Amino acid sequence: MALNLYNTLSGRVEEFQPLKNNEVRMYACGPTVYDYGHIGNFRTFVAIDILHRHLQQSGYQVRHVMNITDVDDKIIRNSARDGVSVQEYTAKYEKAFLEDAAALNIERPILVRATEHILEMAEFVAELERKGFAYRTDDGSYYFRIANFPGYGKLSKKDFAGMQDGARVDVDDYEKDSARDFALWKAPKPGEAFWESSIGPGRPGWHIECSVMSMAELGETFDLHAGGEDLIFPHHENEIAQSEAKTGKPFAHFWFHARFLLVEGEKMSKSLGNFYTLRDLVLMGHKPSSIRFLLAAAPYRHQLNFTFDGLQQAAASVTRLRNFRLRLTSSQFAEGTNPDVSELAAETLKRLQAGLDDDLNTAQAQGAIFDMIRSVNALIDAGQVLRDDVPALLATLERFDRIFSVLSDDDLPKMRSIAEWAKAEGREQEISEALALAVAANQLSDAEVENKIAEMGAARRARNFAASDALRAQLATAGVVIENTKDGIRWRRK
RNA sequence: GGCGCGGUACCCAAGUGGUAAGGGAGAGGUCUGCAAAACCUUUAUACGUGAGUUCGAUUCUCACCCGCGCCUCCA
Repeated sequence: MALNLYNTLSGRVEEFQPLKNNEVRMYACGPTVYDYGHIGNFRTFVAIDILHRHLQQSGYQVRHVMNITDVDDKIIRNSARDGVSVQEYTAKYEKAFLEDAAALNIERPILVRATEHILEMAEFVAELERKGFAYRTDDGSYYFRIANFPGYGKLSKKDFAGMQDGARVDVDDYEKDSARDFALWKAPKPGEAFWESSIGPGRPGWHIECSVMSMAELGETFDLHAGGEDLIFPHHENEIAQSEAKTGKPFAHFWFHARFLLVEGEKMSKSLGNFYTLRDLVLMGHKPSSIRFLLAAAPYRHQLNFTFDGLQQAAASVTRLRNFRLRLTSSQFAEGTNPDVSELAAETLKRLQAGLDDDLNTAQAQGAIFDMIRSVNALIDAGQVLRDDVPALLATLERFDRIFSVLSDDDLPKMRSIAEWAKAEGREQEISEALALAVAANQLSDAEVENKIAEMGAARRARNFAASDALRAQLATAGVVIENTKDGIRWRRK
């Protein structure tokens, strides 16, 4: 069964078919690196990551390109304010973004940077001018003439045909012929950073970078273009206009847009005080895996309401998944196989795939795996899961995790490195008690934990429960949870 | 105003023209030295409101109410 995916361009769910047999070429609009990434940004990037992973798991060769916007008005303004170069300014936030993305287990796409393609952008603009889609204004800026591109509005479903421009509107302090015309190239104002190019000094408009870099990496027509829903208009609409005006060919076939998230029921904004970067959340003591699960488990077209209660629930769900795997890998099973179990695993796999194929319905996929977990737990209790059944169950769990990526317990090193970053930035006072505790927990090595557990086992055999409980309490403060099972003592980090 | 999305239990969240997945939380129980984990039972006369189509609607249609997004550089 093939992937059915909502296409913003057609406004419908369509069967996804790559242009070139087994190869998927996709382009995602990445971050503008002028500040730390917030939880809303990462909702989008996690959604794109899930799309990427699902395509890979479905057998496609995925070429996934993402841009880093390292030049724009805000960057130029902020770097001037801080008295550093554009490069120096953006390098810091690009690094932070990549670290954050890695903390959320977002698979690294091929990265392209706007500043590395400036001359090609100028060439692109020149070509548009030759073809009559662009014009130069007196100050040396270039604009795209929307009136000459009949398809304008097809992505955002806006009808510009009947729209009359009123008086000339001068939004950007640049002159243009129509209020709707958008900047392709901006001439520098005094004191601003600029690049020399074949069309004169200046810097690229926002939209042009994506047209140039996507075509450079993926060709004039490619499969899929992704981003946050706010990019539908004007950004993606303008990309289509530029690109198709230049090539005369369709640009991207599928347009994928992730819905914005709400925070505590309201749009996230600094003024509402509900604005959180990923780092803010980790400083509060939340695990990257909880955050990823919360962001991943709600389907991408659903307006996810991000709450701290929800984050706690997500953490509990992840714990349940991890506990289940721990149970499979640490319990003793009798010899043999139970055909019912392999059938259950196969059925679950099918449901997983079907859910994801249905426009990336991650909630369905989640339901499938938890159904399996509950059934298998009951079967284990009844002694009906046998040794040779375990691999198929683990494989199913792994298959789920190749999309969700929350099973590996690698939260602590990530949290520790964010704690260290906070110290280096002089933000030590923002490290919550929860984070401090979690980071401290990592200070006991596995071997040390094992030693204490051995001591505990001895105490228990001697029925010295006071000593045993004391050890358990000691381990608990170090973030280690002890579970006594029929098959011996099992432990995990909290 | 234009375009679009959504309103499902305490919270999060699937889903179907024939009477509601899953997770969390709560309650009771089993197991355990005690815990933890796990399991079992339990928690929506009903899916925003009203009307229509239908043998039958939460699922289709219409209206209304509410929430949200985009409408020039915010993912």
